[in-house]
Amino acid sequence: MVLVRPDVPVDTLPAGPLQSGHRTLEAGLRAWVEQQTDLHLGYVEQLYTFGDTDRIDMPGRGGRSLSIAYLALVRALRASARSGARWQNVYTYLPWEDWRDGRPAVLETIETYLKTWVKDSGDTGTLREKRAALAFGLGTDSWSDELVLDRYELLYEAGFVREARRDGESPPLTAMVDHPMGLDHRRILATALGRLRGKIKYRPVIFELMPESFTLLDLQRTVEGLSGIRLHKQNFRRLVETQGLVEETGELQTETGGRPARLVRFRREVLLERPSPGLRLSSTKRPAN
Amino acid sequence: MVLVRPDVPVDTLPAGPLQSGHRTLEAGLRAWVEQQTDLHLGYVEQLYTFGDTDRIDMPGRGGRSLSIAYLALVRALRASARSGARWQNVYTYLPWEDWRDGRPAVLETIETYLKTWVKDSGDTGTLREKRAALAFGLGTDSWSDELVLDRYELLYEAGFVREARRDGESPPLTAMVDHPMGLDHRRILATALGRLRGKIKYRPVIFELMPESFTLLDLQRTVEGLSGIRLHKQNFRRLVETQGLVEETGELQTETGGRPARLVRFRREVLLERPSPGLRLSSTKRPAN
DNA sequence: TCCAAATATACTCAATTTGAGTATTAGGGG
DNA sequence: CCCCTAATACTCAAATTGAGTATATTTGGA
Repeated sequence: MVLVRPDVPVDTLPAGPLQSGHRTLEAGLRAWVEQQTDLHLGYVEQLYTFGDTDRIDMPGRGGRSLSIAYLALVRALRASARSGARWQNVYTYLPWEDWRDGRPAVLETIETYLKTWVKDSGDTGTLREKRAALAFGLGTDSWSDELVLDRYELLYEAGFVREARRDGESPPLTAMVDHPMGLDHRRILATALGRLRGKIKYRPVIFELMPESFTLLDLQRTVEGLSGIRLHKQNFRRLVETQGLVEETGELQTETGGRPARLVRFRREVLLERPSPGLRLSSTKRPAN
Repeated sequence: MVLVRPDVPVDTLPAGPLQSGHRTLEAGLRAWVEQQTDLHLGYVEQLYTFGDTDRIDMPGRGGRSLSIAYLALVRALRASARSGARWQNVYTYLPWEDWRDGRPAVLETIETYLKTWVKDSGDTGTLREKRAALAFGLGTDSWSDELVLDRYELLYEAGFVREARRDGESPPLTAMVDHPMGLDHRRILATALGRLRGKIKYRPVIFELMPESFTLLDLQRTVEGLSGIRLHKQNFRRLVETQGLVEETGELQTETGGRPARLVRFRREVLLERPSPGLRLSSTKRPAN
């Protein structure tokens, strides 16, 4: 889930100008987010700095603005009331990234759209075709969860996403299925999702999103939510155990709908034991269980 | 190799203030580097943005400066004459990172130094000990090539590297073995090296450093130089072949000192074929061949 | 001329890791 | 007590990896 401010006409990420009172960039970030969302941030990671002079939020003015994007992970308790900010499913903005219930329907539209885009380009057609095939796994039955930014950029270039349209251009084919964000925030969101999908494979950041104790299935569902794919349950457990990422609390969770599950917690010591502890996942399209 | 300007009293990386004439950050970077080193940059990648108000290059002044660090890869032809910039071995500044000829000697000094640092800390001793053990592989015989930044930060925290010393503090134990850089440039160098060591494993960036055609051993030596470790020759070749990273030119290189070697070139198509082509290396301490 | 040294390249093989199952266990609700 | 559901335990073949041995081509002397 991503926390957005429902601005007009589209949602935006929390943001604000760096002020002299902020001793570090991170302090500035935390202050703004806290003010705009009533939320205290734990884990925070710098993503990327944008500074083009033609950046879309700088119409006319002579100066230059630098935007430094951050990724933060929080255990979302409840939507933060006062501020008006609210939690939104990330896949609202990037619907083609969620394969948990099979191939997302929007990919039909995208594939059709991209075919036209490939045709429209004469001799660079083969290049476009291959890029699209790689990013979206067309022709093959493979899907790379980490190529989030590549896919977004391809769709931007192809004019599929709405923010890629200039005023006056014909209305996009996709008005009904596409859900943009303000400024370049959807691009930032894509960057963040891609980074995170990569990172959970070698750092235990996933536990920033888990409560103190949880079941292995809870953990698996969270990972699946981030990666946008389904995992093989037995192998996922084997992975978590061999990596030493969790330890038993001794308690059981009985509201499982079946046999009660052991409750476990994150083993923090793992950070001091191995150089890159994480969930080296390997997807499955549709596991039988 | 890293390109430095031999400033007084220590070397610094090429750098310069962003100007209004620079349309993008990258354009500004390229302009400054070109001016300061007579070098045209190809591959460029943003590393990190620093913005603490107490950053060491801002003594006194009220304003804030943001520094955006980049990593660029170039095929170094010759040292760029006019500008005074020159190429330096990266391991001049980070000598503990080079294991190509076995465990670097400086690690003896470091290990001794860290032991004192661990002892000096009372009840947080165990934590320090484990951190040091993990970062430097103490006690085990394993070494993680990617932990470059962790190691630098640990040495900084422990006061081993000279830039960590405040004026007036007792002269460092390490004056004879340590080779600092200006400002926080050694930290940036550590960030870059760590990032690069990680990246060659899943992106074919190594070829930015290779000439048009080269032998497999040339390629292996370059990878070893970056990773700071030796690789098993036969397995390295198998990896390169199975990943489809190169293709034959049909030519032979005869000045090998032995049997002539095939000359190969980078297969650019690989970028359009597989999602993350790279050299998933697995080190060896000291291969028998 | 022929051999030793040096490097390239080909092949082998056991140990591990991975992908994909089947089998069994333990609650909750009729 | 039976059935549904999910948890947990085990199995097994395929693929990957780590570490060799074996063979091929050069060059430079003895």
